[in-house]
Amino acid sequence: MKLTTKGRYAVLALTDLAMEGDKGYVKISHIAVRQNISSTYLEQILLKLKREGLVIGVRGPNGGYKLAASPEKIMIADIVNIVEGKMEAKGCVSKSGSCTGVSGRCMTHDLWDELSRHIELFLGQISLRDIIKGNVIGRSSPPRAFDY
Amino acid sequence: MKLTTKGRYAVLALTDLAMEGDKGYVKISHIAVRQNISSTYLEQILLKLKREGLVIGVRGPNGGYKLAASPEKIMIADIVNIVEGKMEAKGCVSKSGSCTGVSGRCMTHDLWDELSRHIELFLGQISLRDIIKGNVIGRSSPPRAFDY
DNA sequence: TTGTCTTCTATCACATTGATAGGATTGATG
DNA sequence: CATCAATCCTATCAATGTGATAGAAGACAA
Repeated sequence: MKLTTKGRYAVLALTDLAMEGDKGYVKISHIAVRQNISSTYLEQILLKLKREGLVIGVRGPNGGYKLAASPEKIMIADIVNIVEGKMEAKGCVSKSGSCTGVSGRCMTHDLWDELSRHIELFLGQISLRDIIKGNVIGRSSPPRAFDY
Repeated sequence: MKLTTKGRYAVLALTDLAMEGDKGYVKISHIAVRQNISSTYLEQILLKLKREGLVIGVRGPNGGYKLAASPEKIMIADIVNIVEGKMEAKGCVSKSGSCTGVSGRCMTHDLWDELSRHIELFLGQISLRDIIKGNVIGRSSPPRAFDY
């Protein structure tokens, strides 16, 4: 699960849209100013999100972007997965599709696999609505204990 | 919490050392061949881990690396934090130390903060011994539910 | 139609990090 | 001491993330 500024900007922008609600279409420039991020970079990001159907964009005067669904239906994992590209969950998978270790799957395969799942479980249960309502603090959780 | 190939290679190499046990010092070249990763790149990584005291390295013939502690005492979070640099947990913190949003802390601050904690709780509870024993599968867990 | 506003699209430039190369240093061995 | 094997260290190249530039194309209004 990759996580760069691109993913963070995407979530930030969509959170901004969610807060604007139904006030019509929101301009890129306004989001960029409010969130203090590069408007040209944000353009590329929103374009990707539009192609995947997460937002709707219209051109011309009074144009801009708005969410394609209600904030509680858009999960953070959806956003991140789109802009960061397909999550190469394993981490140890080469382009051939198999682990790089000589013995087929590398020793840490399961670790990165579980970590990826751990992250996705987290981001997959938090919606844009949760963010604007502040329902996030304290929700992180430890892994299950291994029963020996 | 950043996570790149550097962190994965570090964990992979130390897992390899853990499996070798007390058979003396292990050469970089041997690890590189077994794990199928670049030996020169691995050099830089092990050097960092040595400076932080996680491994011991000796030069010359019969030289190599070995763990500085027993595998159950070395947690994955320790390894990753060292090679990936200090984890800039928030993600929204600029170099000035405050969020980039005009209103002080950006709207998604808590999200990245909790995610960072979620990841660190996971990697902080899994040791090198867990990896070589296979005690990893099924340990990922969802976030706590928010009680409305 | 004309003009302006805004998203769309493609390409280019810069910064950061991943990865490589080659020499310098150390230690064991004959 | 000479030689070799390995880590150590630094400089450089390559890949990718980040952001800028320059327009093209559509939408609305006068």
